[in-house]
Amino acid sequence: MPELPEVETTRRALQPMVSGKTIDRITTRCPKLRWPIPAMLSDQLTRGQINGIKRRGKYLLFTLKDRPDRLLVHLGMSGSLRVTDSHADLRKHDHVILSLNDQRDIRLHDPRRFGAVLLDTPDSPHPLLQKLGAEPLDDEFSAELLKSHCKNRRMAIKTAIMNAQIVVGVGNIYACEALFAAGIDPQKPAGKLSDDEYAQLVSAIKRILKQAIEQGGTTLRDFLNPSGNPGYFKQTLNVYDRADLPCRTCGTLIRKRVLNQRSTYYCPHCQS
DNA sequence: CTAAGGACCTGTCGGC
DNA sequence: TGCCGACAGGTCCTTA
Repeated sequence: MPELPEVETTRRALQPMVSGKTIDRITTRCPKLRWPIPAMLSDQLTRGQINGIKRRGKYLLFTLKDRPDRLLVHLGMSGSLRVTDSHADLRKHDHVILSLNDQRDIRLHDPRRFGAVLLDTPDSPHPLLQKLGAEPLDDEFSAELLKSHCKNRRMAIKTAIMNAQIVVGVGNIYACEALFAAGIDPQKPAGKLSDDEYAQLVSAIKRILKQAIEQGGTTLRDFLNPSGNPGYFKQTLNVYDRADLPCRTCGTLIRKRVLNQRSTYYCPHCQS
């Protein structure tokens, strides 16, 4: 479900509701999501006061006051976080519950269980965070950086921008949209873009992610932020999920093809 | 080293 | 109505 804009939307909605609250209890209702949920989790974090929520790529990092331990949450493909009254009925697939001291819960709902709940401590910094590439909205993510990673690579450019070791947070929707905005064929070998194309692509990624965040992310089927509201970026999508519909720029029918087992949408005329 | 494919899961939708 | 296959917003790991 969530790419960077949806994760950031979640973070922004959640943070003011939970900052300063104390975690009374953590209940794990299923033993593993993508990975086993650490047994230490509850012992390590209970009684901790939430300081804030940071984001790195698509990971949410809950930080605590006066403690270095951090709770990592990844929403995978179908995960979402919601704040509810602690007496509210549990839904199917509410897998992890953080009970706060204000009679409210943060509940992780994740039908497909591709998400993750992990611990990051000074003693054992989580390896998944160590290998991540540039934050797309930071200045560090530049045309030069993208070009250097793509040098001599024959993989499709779409695959490159979805590679979290190069740049984090760009998933299938925004990869398609950014390539359309930059006028680049998703299948073009990553190493064969011109300098101008790297620049166009990098600025398109930044622009589109920012715009999507402003609109609360993309609700395709079921994404809701922690307050239960959908995102409005769907109406801004130019190619994603628009197979056989006319390109908004030139009227050519949008095509869909599978690239690396992911549906890829593009305009054969605008992205030559 | 790079690139491609499988794996992990459940839910939903379209076609027959 | 029911069954079956295809597909879904992610990404690590194995294999070639």
